[in-house]
Amino acid sequence: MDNSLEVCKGKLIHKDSVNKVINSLPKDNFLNRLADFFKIFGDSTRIKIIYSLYYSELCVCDLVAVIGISQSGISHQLRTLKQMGIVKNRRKGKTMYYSLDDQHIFEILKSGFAHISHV
Amino acid sequence: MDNSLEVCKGKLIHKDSVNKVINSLPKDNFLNRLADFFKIFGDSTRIKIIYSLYYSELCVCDLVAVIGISQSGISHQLRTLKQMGIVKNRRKGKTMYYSLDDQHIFEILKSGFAHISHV
DNA sequence: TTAACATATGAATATATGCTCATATATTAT
DNA sequence: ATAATATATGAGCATATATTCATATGTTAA
Repeated sequence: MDNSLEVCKGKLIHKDSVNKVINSLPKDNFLNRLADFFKIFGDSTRIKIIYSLYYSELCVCDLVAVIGISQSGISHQLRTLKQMGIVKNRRKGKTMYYSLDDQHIFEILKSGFAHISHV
Repeated sequence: MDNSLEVCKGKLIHKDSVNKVINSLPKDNFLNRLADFFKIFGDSTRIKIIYSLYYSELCVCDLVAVIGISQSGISHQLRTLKQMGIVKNRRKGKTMYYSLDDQHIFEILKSGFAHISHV
């Protein structure tokens, strides 16, 4: 019986390193949440929304004007952003105002910002 | 002639805020690159690769063992990571070793890490 | 040179995602 | 109550993405 890791035919895997890494990797559940978190920033429309709300609280209609996709499209994105805890909203009459629920989010955006800028 | 922003029917948009935001938004080209940058972290396989390589240089075969998708799948992801400047590689005989080309990348991962952890 | 192995790549596929259209809901004004 | 406005939501569509399969390329050993 051969219990070595049979990934590649030669089995000349770097077993120690591999096992160490396997043991240090966070659980899949966590990594999936991490991926989902970063997916938020992986779309320019959402980046624009976050960017905009960083400057001021805005209503849906404002965001439509700023970003230039349909009201429905904005609404859909705002819903996902709200579900992810990125934005919050308050209603005033017919108008729904959105703002950042977590200012720290913007720091993460900026770190990517910085990375893109000087590379 | 009416040159107000006709997004919503009532035109009762917050024109000042909207214009200010429009003027401060970075160019689309830049925001798209920013989105593409964050897309890297928006997939758990790529996160696993980055995470693994943070601990040690590994060959493709090792990563297959760690992550558990096909060799081809790993290779494809490594190619995109290389194109994005995240990893570099060196060949030793038949084996191709990959490592992080930019350690700072891991800091960004960790910031997301932290955000997920205490929210 | 031939065989074996490690990795890379093109094609195909299944799923995810972002957007729009049509329509529903919520709120206010008449 | 009815109309008008602002936003939300479900369905559908087109595109993007992650993965696998089959195969090509590069390298070493026999």
